[in-house]
Amino acid sequence: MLTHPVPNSIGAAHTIPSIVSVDAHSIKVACANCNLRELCLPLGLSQDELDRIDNMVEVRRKIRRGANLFRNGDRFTSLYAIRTGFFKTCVASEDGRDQVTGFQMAGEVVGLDGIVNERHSCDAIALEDAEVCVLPFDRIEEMSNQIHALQRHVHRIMSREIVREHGVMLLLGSMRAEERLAAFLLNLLQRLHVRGFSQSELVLRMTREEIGSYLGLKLETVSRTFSKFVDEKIVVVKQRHVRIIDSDALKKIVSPQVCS
Amino acid sequence: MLTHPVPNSIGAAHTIPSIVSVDAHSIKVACANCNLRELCLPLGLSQDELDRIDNMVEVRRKIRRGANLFRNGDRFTSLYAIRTGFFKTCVASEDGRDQVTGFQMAGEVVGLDGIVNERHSCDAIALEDAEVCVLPFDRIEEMSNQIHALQRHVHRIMSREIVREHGVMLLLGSMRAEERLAAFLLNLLQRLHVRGFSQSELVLRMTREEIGSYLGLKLETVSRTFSKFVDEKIVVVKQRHVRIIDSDALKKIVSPQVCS
DNA sequence: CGACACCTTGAAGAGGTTCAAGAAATGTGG
DNA sequence: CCACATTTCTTGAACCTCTTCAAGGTGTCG
Repeated sequence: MLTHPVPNSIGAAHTIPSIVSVDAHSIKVACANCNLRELCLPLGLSQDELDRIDNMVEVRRKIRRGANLFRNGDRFTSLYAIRTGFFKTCVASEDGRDQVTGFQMAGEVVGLDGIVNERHSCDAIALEDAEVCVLPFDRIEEMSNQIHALQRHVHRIMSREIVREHGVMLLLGSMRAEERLAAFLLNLLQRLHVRGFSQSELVLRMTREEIGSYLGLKLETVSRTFSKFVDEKIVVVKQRHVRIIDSDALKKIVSPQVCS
Repeated sequence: MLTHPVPNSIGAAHTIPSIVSVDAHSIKVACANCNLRELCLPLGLSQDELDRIDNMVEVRRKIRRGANLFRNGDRFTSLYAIRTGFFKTCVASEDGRDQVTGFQMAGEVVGLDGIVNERHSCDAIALEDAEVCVLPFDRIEEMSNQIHALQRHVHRIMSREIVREHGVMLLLGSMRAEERLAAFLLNLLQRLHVRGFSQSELVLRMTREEIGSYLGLKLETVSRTFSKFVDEKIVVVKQRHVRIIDSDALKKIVSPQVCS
């Protein structure tokens, strides 16, 4: 949704959208200045609309690695736009098994699960020290009545999440281990690339067990599949550091050519 | 969202919410009269609001068994509230495998996947002759600016879909075949029960293969698992007719007691 | 440096898939 | 209304992928 400037990062001054480094403390806390704005907010907002949207952010909140942003059962009040850091969300079955339902990074929104029953139905846990913008949902609803682009934006974010989950269902319902892991890596790479990171290298923020939970596999299977990719010279893995050697091979694993 | 009265069904006259049988042709086509209103619309709307919401329905549309309500790639314009009939939605991977992402029945809404990219990203196919109310999405957005309860309602519907999909991910990611099928049956029963059907008997509208796709299993496994439940005297199955004998056993399969 | 969490690898085993055949239901056309 | 084709469902047997159990290695943090 929206966020605030990151210290020591590239921000744009108010009405001058040039790329200028500025000291953190000199920046007005405002979405208009946030370097994640393109991810959080719709394009083409007027200055007036931007100013009003700043009021949507109640506070920023820091979450330490391992801590919960919210828990299953917590009263729902707000959505959270991730400013920095990395989260996982997970649901638990009654008998204690749990399932990672997603990994979220800067510029993404968590908390949509809470709207329907006014209570969260999953846990959101920081996988590294993180900071989020707290967006009270009733303010979002209020503002989106005034700013049509924002209303549309909120709807698109929710729809995007639904479509993402369709993709996960396809993965869990019909792919084999190698395909799942390849799809997972490509998805992470693509999202990191949008954020300016390398297309061929990444650092996993989660354990093998968390990857396994997300992909419907056991941690041993994840580990073995990584090893298999290494044997096949598709990637180089050193703990959580992954370097992609043959990105086409990964793509081919996910969707085998029709002509093959 | 909203629907129109079903011929030969129980409807309520305009401002008199008593239960009265009326001829289909004599009923004003209006959400206020629809017997699915409690499923489609928020509670506590004023008469004025109800009248305005009627304008949200563009037309009704009939879909024959086996036909598509929409297809992957179709331009998105509207959401669809199911009046009668039964649908499946499915996504396809690039190499042709496809995955059923859900089964939808009267009072439920399909089409949410299309909002994000203005194109549908899945197929919606009628599993029996069906009728839907067509709800142009820009009208929904417009109306929800005027009627707060409607805005909230739309948000809740989208959030509910996200939470439902979390449940499916848990099922696909961590349950065994018996657990999946038991959870599936209980879910269908519960939804049918809300609609006034029996809690102990149902007619499956989909094939074993479609159930399998939804549950991440092959059709043979679905069939075998049904047979297993029959052997264990949990259900009686005769083709698509299923009668539940021991509902507690099903519940126990889904979430084994902690104290066992 | 030692404790702890995380990762890798091997071997055995289970659950689900694949392949195949036949039975039951459904639909079609004469 | 019946015969035939088609689709759907069931069941068996062999196979395969992933899991489970176990042990040891690697990295990290107080």
